[in-house]
This record gives sequence, C-alpha cells and structure tokens, in this order.
Amino acid sequence: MTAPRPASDNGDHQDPAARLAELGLRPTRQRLALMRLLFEDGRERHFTADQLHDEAEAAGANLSLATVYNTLKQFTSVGLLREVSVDATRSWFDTKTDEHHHFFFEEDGRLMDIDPGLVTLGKLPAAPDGSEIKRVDVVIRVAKP
Amino acid sequence: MTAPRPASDNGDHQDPAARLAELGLRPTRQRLALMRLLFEDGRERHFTADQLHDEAEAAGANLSLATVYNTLKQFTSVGLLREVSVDATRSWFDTKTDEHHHFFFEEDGRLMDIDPGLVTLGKLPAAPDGSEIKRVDVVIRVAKP
DNA sequence: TTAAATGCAAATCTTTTGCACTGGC
DNA sequence: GCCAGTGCAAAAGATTTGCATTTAA
Repeated sequence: MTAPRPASDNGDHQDPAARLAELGLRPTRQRLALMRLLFEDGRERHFTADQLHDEAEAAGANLSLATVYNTLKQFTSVGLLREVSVDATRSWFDTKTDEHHHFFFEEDGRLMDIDPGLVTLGKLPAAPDGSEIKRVDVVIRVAKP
Repeated sequence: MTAPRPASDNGDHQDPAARLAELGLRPTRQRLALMRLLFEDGRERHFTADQLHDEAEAAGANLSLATVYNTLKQFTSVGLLREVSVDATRSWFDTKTDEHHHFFFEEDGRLMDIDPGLVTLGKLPAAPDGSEIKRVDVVIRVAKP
C-alpha cells in the first residue's frame, strides 16, 4: 500500500513516532500506544487482537477493539507485523517478521517460534503458472502424546 | 473420538450408509446427503462450510448451515476429512486426508494440492518437552508477481 | 484552516451451543 | 417404543465497514 522502508534503515529501536512517520502512518495516540506495547521492552511475540486490546487497556490506553484490528492490519501491510495462519478461529500476529516457522500447541492454541536453524526445506515445487512464491510457512502441530 | 477404522478396510468407494455405520455415525438424511456430495463422483477437494451448504441446497438437500458445521467437525474427528489452516478468516476442509501440502493463492483464497513428490522437508526440530509432533503442514503462498 | 485520515458504533460474517424433537435401533 | 443422538434457532465470537470526528500539516 505504502512504500516499504529502505532496507538500509533498520528502525527497530528508534522512536515510535519517527518510525510510524517513516512508514507513512500518522503518529496518533492509539498507534503510539500499540507501538510501545509491541516493540518496547520484552513484548510477547505472538498475540491476537483481543489479547493486545486487553494489554492496552491494562496499560491505560483507551481504544476500541476495532481500532486494534484496523491498526494490526495496517501494521501488517507495512511490514511491522506478520500474520500467522494456524488457527482457523482467530488471527495470530507475530512481531518477528523475518522468515521463520512455528510450533502450534493444539491443546492450548499457543504458538512458539522454531529456531531457524532447526527447520530446513528440501525440495520445493515451482509456483503454478502466472504466480510466484510469496512465502513458505511450516507449522508443526504438537500435542501431548 | 470414535474408533478409527482398521487400516485394512479402505472404504473409499463403498456405500455411504455402511461407511457411516462403520465410523459409528448414524446414517441420517443430512449426513448421507453430505457424504454423497463429498465422496461421490469428482467432488471438489477443498471447500468451506458455507460452500458445501450452498452445494447441498443446490442439490435439493434441506439442511441448516449449523448442521453442515457440526457434520464437518464430526467427519473430521473420525478421519473422513482434514482441516487446512491457511486462511485466518474461515475454515477450509479437504477430502484428501493423507499427508500432503498446499499452495494457497493469496488473491482469490483458493487452495491447491501439491503433488507429494514435489515437497520434501529437510531437518525438523524435536518436539518440545512433553509433546509430540502430530502433523507438519507446509503452505506455499503464491500470488501474481 | 482543511481535507485526508482516523477511530469507533454498528453491522456482518463465521462458528458454537442448548435443548426440543426424532428416527435408528 | 424410547432415549441417545440429532439438527437447528439462537447466541456468541471474530472481523469489517460507514461515516462523524479528529488532527497533522
């Protein structure tokens, strides 16, 4: 939608307002609050819209769940977040956006990153005509034996 | 939930009523209608509850969408179907239940099987303590270049 | 100031549940 | 005939949309 930020400036630890501006998003109160929750200090890597909304309320931010959804969608489209499709009943988001894969715990619906060195793909098919591969997702579903 | 059918009797082409009985499900009118839609002649492999409900209506069966959902869940739990997590906004089901992987077309939300010979996994991590691997799903997301 | 952009109430869509009723045994 | 098992209306969740309001420039 908006221009991706140049590969050169890795903005991971800069001021949230500057980072938003750079991505073409206005630094509104709501977005700043979510930015801080997501990217300051050791935030959770995997979360749903609902969980983040709860955290935001607990932190004293005042915003509606709809705004959380809309903001997550925007953040995803500019590359700040990545959506993980693993659970058909709700959307999971991930603050780690580089190529990596997941364990999914079937019992409690929790996600866990897999150390990138521990999964490798062997052969991959060519993309069907007229399309190209955008991403390869591997989900390892685990549960108690 | 119910006893899996012995590996020996591959019931793929037997009478739907007998097959249901074997799986411990009563052969009700609704279930029989869905069995026929799903397993007779060249049915679609990938579908959502809503799509199947539309097909059932078109075929003259008279059942509610809730019944379609409940039935799909039962069919999945006895191993007649498999659920594919690929799209966070709705559940996809697949009549092909053996290990295989998928292309997902981001533009139109369509699924396509990948020929099993064309994807191989390299290294896999051990399951986290106290759990075991239930399934490994690979989804290759494709889109127009 | 001003209009593009935002944020949210309400609508929509998907899925699950509680329970009256049925039809397979 | 009878009751375990069903099927569905209604409820519950999840997500999106339309538009009045805000606010960054």
